[in-house]
Amino acid sequence: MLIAEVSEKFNLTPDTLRYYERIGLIPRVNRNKSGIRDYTEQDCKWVEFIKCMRGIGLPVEILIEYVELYQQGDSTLDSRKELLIDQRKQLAARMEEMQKVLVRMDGKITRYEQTILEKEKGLSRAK
Amino acid sequence: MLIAEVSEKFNLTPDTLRYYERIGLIPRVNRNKSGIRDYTEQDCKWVEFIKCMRGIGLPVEILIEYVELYQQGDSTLDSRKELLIDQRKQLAARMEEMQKVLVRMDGKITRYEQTILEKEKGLSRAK
DNA sequence: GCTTGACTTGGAGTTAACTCCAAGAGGTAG
DNA sequence: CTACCTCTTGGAGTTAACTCCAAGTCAAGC
Repeated sequence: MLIAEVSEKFNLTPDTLRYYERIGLIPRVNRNKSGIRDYTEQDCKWVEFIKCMRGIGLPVEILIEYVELYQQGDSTLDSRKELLIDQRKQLAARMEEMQKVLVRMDGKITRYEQTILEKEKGLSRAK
Repeated sequence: MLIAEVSEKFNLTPDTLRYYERIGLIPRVNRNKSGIRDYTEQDCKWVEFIKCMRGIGLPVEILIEYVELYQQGDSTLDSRKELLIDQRKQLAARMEEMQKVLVRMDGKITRYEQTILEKEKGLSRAK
């Protein structure tokens, strides 16, 4: 699969795909005889995984670490598991924070609605 | 309240507090006769609100807009409500996305645990 | 009256994560 | 064979959100 297709498929620019590879956010992609990237099924899975994790704000630095561990093989299974557990925990914490803010916003919105209603009432009475 | 105390209270550096004020992320804080910031209770509430909203990643740009609307008075009640509703919606969407990733991570972690267990079994049998 | 320390301002520097660009090469259409 | 298109690389530029800095002011202590 050529870079343009992968770009299309995952809605990431070719520049971003090359950048991800450059910094080790995805393993190196093989080139054909004329030096052009040819993404395997595996490569695409990595791209999808990384896009998904970046999408929720997981930092590039952590993901690079994960890819590095992966490339070192089975000896890093434990570290990779720990890394995931740690990130899962942080994710859950962020979600809790967001949940609180969501509730707070709901309260604020309700209060705005009331204030606006009262304004209108005041106006119609004054008519 | 002096900037140092506000900084302490909300765990934001004085530089960040000044920056927030400069860009209009919080309304202008009054200065005493010698030009030094003196935060009122109201100012502190703004700081807390902004810190909370920034904490979950609400962009500075949007918050500036909110503050601007606020400063224009009651005529912007509707716009402020709409802004909040819009941000609330986006927040909920982000949380859904995160929820999916959380589940995905859990699956990955479980699979790592299984793989590791199997490795161990294999080893002990080989002993 | 001079030093010290916390504050002021405007402006420059930093970091993360892209995003763009210039120079060059390979394959294909005319 | 030449033009054109898409790819390559290394490196420079951009954006958001701070974070740091230099030069100056002012009140308090000695």
